[in-house]
Amino acid sequence: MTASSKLFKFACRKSELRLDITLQCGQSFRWREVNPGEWRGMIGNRVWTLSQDDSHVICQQHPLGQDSPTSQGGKSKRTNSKNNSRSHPAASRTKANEGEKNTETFLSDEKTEVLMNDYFQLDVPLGKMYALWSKADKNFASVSPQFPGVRMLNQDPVENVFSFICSSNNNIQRITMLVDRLCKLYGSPVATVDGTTWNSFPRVTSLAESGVEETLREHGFGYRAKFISKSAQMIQEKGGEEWLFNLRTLPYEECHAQLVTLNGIGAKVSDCICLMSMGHLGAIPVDTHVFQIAVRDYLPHLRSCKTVTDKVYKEIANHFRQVFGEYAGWAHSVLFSADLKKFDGLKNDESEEKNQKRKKKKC
DNA sequence: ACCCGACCTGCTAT
DNA sequence: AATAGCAGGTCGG
Repeated sequence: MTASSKLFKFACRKSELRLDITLQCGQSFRWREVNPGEWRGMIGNRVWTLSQDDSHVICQQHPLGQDSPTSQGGKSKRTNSKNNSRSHPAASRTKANEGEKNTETFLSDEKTEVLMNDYFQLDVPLGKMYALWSKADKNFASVSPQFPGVRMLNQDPVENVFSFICSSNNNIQRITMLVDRLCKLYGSPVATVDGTTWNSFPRVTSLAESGVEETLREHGFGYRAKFISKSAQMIQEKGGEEWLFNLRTLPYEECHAQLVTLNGIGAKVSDCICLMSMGHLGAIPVDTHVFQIAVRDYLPHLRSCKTVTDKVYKEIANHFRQVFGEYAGWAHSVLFSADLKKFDGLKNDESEEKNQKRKKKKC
């Protein structure tokens, strides 16, 4: 019934990529499970529905624009047509999309493959890395079998920066809600799928306009409204999105230092951005979870610390880098995912059996 | 260099 | 039913 869409399928085992964990572990906030095992979101300014079986990932590409030509009559509150003047930053950044024009109805199979390869960083041999990390660390060895295929996504820096400004002192559910709201308010419509319109992530220029802070406060962003508005303006002053993209060329420490100059970006958020969109695979974002993991499983002497000071932060990050090496940020993400309550269901340990026994007793 | 309180909001546990 | 506690923190003092 839906308008035509294009399918592409590539070989990939779940030990190399688990969509459910990778897309919902809090690195990107733009993916939705539209049906069991079916994930919809945007890569390179196009809407995709992804699913997988034991040996393949299936990519359904949705056409740009409306999926039902008759249902045009929306009163779009905002007129952000100027936002369409430029292709998606992630797309413009990657070799995969050089020369791509958004007017093409569908990306070719060849380009799709390169795009997926780039977004999921499939050149990184995750299975082998898990083996190395397991060898290096007993705790990883015991936890990771329940959480295979957790990959870092190669994300768009603009989306990454503003999404993680929203993340401070907040939970994944509400971060997701705020990011969605940001796109509705300041992004522009890209495609409508099953009656739902998907908007691009806002341009920095849109977020730097006057009145943004007030609007965002009205929409529940709280104190993050000022951070978003101010950081967007600061980025504009420094040279706009180009400045942000060029941070990728800097070494880790310099890149981290530049990001921290933005309002609302401290050490932790800066490390998220370094890891997820700047290509620094050893960056370790130390948040409450990672601190607790560190105290529980690695550095018990830090238990007495009330707050994560700069010194403690560095000690934890350095410890993870020492244990896991160059790709420590990736390993950290596996441990982080294993610590999320939302993934408790993936742990098939005794507690599940106990629960079932309890149920039986009740019956 | 370190520590502290304040900060928006909405879900959870008690 | 009301209220403290917490969530992928950051800032200014």
